[in-house]
Amino acid sequence: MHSTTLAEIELGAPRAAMSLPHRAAGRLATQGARAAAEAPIAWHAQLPESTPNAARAAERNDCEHCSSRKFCMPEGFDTKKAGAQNGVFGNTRKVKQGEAIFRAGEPFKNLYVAKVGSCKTVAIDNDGREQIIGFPIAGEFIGLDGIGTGVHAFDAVALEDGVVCALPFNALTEMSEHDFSLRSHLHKLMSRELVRESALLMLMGRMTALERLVSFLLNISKRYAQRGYSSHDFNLRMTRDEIGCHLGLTLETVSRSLSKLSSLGLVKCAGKQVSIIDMAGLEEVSGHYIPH
Amino acid sequence: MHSTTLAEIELGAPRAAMSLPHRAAGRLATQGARAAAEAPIAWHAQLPESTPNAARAAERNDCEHCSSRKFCMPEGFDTKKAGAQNGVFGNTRKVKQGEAIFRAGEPFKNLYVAKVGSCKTVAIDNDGREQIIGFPIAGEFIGLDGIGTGVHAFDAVALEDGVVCALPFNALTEMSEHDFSLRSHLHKLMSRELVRESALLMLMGRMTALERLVSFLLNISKRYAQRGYSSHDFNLRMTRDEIGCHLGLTLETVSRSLSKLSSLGLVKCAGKQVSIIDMAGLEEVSGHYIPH
DNA sequence: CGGAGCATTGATGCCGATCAAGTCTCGTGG
DNA sequence: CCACGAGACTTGATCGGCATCAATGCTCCG
Repeated sequence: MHSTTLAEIELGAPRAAMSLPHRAAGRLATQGARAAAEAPIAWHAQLPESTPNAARAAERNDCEHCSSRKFCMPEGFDTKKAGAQNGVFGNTRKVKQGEAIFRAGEPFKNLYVAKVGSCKTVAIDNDGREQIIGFPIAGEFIGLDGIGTGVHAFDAVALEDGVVCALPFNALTEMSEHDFSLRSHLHKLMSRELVRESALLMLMGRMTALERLVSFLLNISKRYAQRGYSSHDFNLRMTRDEIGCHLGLTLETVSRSLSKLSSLGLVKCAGKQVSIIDMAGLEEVSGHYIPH
Repeated sequence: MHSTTLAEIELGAPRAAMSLPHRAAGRLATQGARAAAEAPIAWHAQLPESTPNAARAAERNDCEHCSSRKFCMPEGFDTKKAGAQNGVFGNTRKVKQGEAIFRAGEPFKNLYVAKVGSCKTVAIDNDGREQIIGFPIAGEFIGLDGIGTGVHAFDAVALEDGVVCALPFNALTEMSEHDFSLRSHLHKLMSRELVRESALLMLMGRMTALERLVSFLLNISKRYAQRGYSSHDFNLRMTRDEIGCHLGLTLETVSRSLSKLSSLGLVKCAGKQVSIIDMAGLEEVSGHYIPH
């Protein structure tokens, strides 16, 4: 038995016992994976193919009112016109907390853009060790890892109930043939992701635990600000364990570092709720995690 | 007697020692940067636009005989025809050891493909800390980091005298308009680079010093093998310091780890010359650094 | 109200950084 | 050709930051 994923939905049917490579996780992900495995909803009911037109229309979201619009496609891009005939745009899907959008090893079909909510992308090595590559939030792309090989290299798992928008990649490439801005947009997306990861490499290779955590918080803060949310008060959607798994630390160290930042008067922090008290002070601590 | 290097193989014969700019590398970072900062050559002076035709012809290399050909462009791509009018292909440039191909902050114009030799790509944070992102060798792309912002995010510095091929990116994008395979090729390149970096993240976040070094060696070995060189005997072109800077370790730890691998009988190692004795044994040690 | 997952905090130990000394290599100039 | 010196490398000794082990508290939800 395995969890239903969006990719399967996309394909129309869950493959029979797709040989799940051993995922003898360390501490982390087994939990999340399990939760997802037990996600109750039969997604197939919502497949475009199997959904009555009315319902489909309801699902299909109008790009013009999408809060991710300005992050998703190039400025001035007319999704209505461009996607009119082939239905490239507006294919939204709900995801529940813990559910996979796709899993490593699955064939790559779509890019996804987070519309509502957030998720984590997770690389898993042969020994079952996990590394969280990123925590995409609204407007950010998910699934670029699959383009190179045609198979996803990461898992993408929702951190909370949310909505993603599926963009069939082939259609997108095709569409980009006559649209310079779209071609360029795709290149830029990927390149920026490359630079983001390199900043993470810097963080992992050369920073202390405290610096890493501060960089992480500043990065979140900045991305929230870009989306019109408070840059000072926010809610971490991920656990300490997941933060650690992202930053190359243990959950205990993450917790201790947060406590330390509190005691330094730089942040206030109650569970997942974080308030930045002294932004400048934080920036002083960190070597700067160059963000999106 | 030393082992044949990639550069020599490519050129058919060891060149007479060209005056080597000294590459002072103390604790790597600033030193290397400074040395290179004073590198005399202005690369942009050698762009096709500003180069006399005769010199250009001499510089221009025939793609058909380029050993990087199969890595560089999609299979079956006709560079002669495609690039005939606009001179996109064959713009080779020599680089000396320690010289920068480009530097962070410079405007992004070209992608580069290493033809002969190898280099390092280096990210530098606000505090001057360095992180080596990769060691591209023949056939690998350099400069993808600049696409997103139009400005290079990394330094790229030659590890040895060599040759790179400059591909004007705008021309490439333009050319990709009517060439699906080229468009797809570019996407795949970047995506694969993304996955490569994520494997590095895994390495940095979750592996011990020994595992990191083994992963590194296996990665090199594999890439050499892909190029038809020995996967068992090779010459590291970078210093221990640079290896450490890539793997998030100190040079001492790199040295000790190498010694340990020697004493375990897995490799033999004299200075930069490395021989893998027990490939399977190495693979057992590592959590696998998923490579190119 | 109970339980499961999440978080905090403390005690201890180890890996790798840091400091230090000495060797080797190789390019340069006497 | 040899001597010199700077950079590269190795190896040892010590230290410290973070992982690990462990116990307890908190929070949310059924």
